[in-house]
Amino acid sequence: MSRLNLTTQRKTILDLIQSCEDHPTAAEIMERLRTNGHQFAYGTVYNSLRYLTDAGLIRELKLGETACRYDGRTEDHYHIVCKKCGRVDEVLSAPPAEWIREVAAKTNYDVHHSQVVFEGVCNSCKHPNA
Amino acid sequence: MSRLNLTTQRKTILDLIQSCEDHPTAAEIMERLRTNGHQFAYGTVYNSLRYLTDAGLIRELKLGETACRYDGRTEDHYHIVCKKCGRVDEVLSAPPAEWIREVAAKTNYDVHHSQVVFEGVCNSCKHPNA
DNA sequence: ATAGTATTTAGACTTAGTATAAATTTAATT
DNA sequence: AATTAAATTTATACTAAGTCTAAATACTAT
Repeated sequence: MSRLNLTTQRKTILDLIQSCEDHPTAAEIMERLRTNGHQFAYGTVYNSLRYLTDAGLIRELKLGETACRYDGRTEDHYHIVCKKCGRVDEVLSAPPAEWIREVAAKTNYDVHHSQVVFEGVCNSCKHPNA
Repeated sequence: MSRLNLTTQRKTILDLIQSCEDHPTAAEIMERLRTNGHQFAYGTVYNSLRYLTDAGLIRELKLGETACRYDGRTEDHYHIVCKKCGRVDEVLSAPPAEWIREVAAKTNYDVHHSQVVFEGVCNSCKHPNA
């Protein structure tokens, strides 16, 4: 991974993801590209998503669904998924460092990173009548 | 999900998973069944895994790999994956309740559950020469 | 014994993603 | 500006993991 090589396709895909309010899957990204008048090969989209992820320009989210989702926010954060409607929101509070230290001590691992996915019911689904 | 219906196949699969020290995938479970002289249909294994998971007798782990893994430990716990060798260990410390409360407050969700997967380097991989 | 429900089986199918080889684009060198 | 080399895109075949379906089998309750 030397210097950045943003081809037209990669740039277009990066722009699209950065402009998203949500966290689209690869399939959704392809659909939106088509809507915007772009038609890239299947493999190019996957290739670009990998490239952009490796370059640290986007994040790949594994939320326990069958497909990965992509996120234009690159700062460290987590996610919460609504069981009812499937909506995904950002969680900006990090797990307490004290807890991470405890886990490292107990498991004898060097802990580099943690993926956290909360599950629950979102505000709209809590008040379905409103 | 009324009362428990443990067929021969389901019981065999449950026993196998409970006897595992590790966290096998569906494919690994099929392989081990075959080794033990059982030959169940492909779909039966998946069906049973779902049934046992829904019944709360085993846990389905989504560790960010392409395949789910299964765990005979049903008490609440988390996992840590070694980046180098892929080994998966149990993490028995729960995330601090205070943090969960904070997340619920900030996101406006009712938080029911959290999946946490730590990534790091295990003890053996830290000392490769030993 | 018989009808009705649930489960297993075998195999087709789906989804998400990877691999490959040819064509194209880009960059570097002369 | 022409030529070579490297990287990328394209089209398409393929793989992995799991779901779906219809027929066969097993279990349950009269």
